[in-house]
Amino acid sequence: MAATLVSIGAEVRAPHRRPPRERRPGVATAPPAAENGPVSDLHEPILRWYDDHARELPWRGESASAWSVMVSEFMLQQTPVARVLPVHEQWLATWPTPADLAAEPAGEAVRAWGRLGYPRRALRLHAAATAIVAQHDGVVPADYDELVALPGVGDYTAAAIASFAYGRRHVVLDTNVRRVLARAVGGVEFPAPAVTRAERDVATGLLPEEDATAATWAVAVMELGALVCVATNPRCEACPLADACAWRAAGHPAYDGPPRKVQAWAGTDRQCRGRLLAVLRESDGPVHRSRLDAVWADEAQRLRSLAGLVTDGLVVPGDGETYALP
DNA sequence: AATCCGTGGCT
DNA sequence: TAGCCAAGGAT
Repeated sequence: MAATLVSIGAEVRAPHRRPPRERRPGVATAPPAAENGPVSDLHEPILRWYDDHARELPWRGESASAWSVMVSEFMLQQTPVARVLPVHEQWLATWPTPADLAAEPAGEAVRAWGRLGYPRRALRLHAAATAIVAQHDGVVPADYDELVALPGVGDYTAAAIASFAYGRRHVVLDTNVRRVLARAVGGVEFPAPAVTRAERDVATGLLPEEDATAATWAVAVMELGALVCVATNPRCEACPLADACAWRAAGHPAYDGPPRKVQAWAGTDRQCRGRLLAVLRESDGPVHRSRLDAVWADEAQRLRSLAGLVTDGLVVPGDGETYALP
């Protein structure tokens, strides 16, 4: 992947993204709180823990480009790290820059997406790459407002790219961070179904003042949520916040909020769409509709799902008898 | 604000 | 086993 760096020379490296092996003695990433933002019982333990336990992920390395970070953020939307790793590696090898991807038909992005799920993320990533070429000289923007204007980039992803790729100071509020703060600060097992004002205020209040420290704080809290303060069976015995956690102090009270929705799967349009798209993904060119008929028996649902895929731009109808990726 | 959108591993 | 869950976004 080193060869991919040539084209991203203009991008700024985030100072916190250094190899863990270069760890210095002490807590290099935790400056004195009094000089660097909010004083809390959480900062030093989390920053120290991250310094010792952060995973070495491809999009975190010193040599990772902002594009690599951006691709990872798209792929990680609702998809576990373990399944993203191989696809991300292949993706960056094939399309080292936004311009490389933008030069391809969108269907190639959908094909390369494979079985990561939610294939419209691939479509949006392709559209975002196209916009970056057209509007930002092919360079992933560092500015939140420019990022959030890109297809498929919402509040979380914009903040994550600005923070992780460029070391900027942003509240990065994902499901992991929300869970950590709900427990450590709020004293409850799970956050509300949607982000609340109070929740964002807490996260804002905890954000270190200095850019680089804020960026490290953001990724560190997220990592803690991903590895220790997990949704089920949290590893409290290994948590650096054990002594400061409000939820633990309260005796781990059970969740008593509104029921958390679980998506149905078997027999849904989403399953049908997945079957249909898999046929197209695994075929080189257009496929006859009989090939699609074969993978879903319920005709009404099959036609409805296919029409939805066409509406979404994931499938392009041919002469009336065939369908293909865009 | 509630719903829709894929997939697969884990308990 | 059948939920439960995973670095959300768009409408």
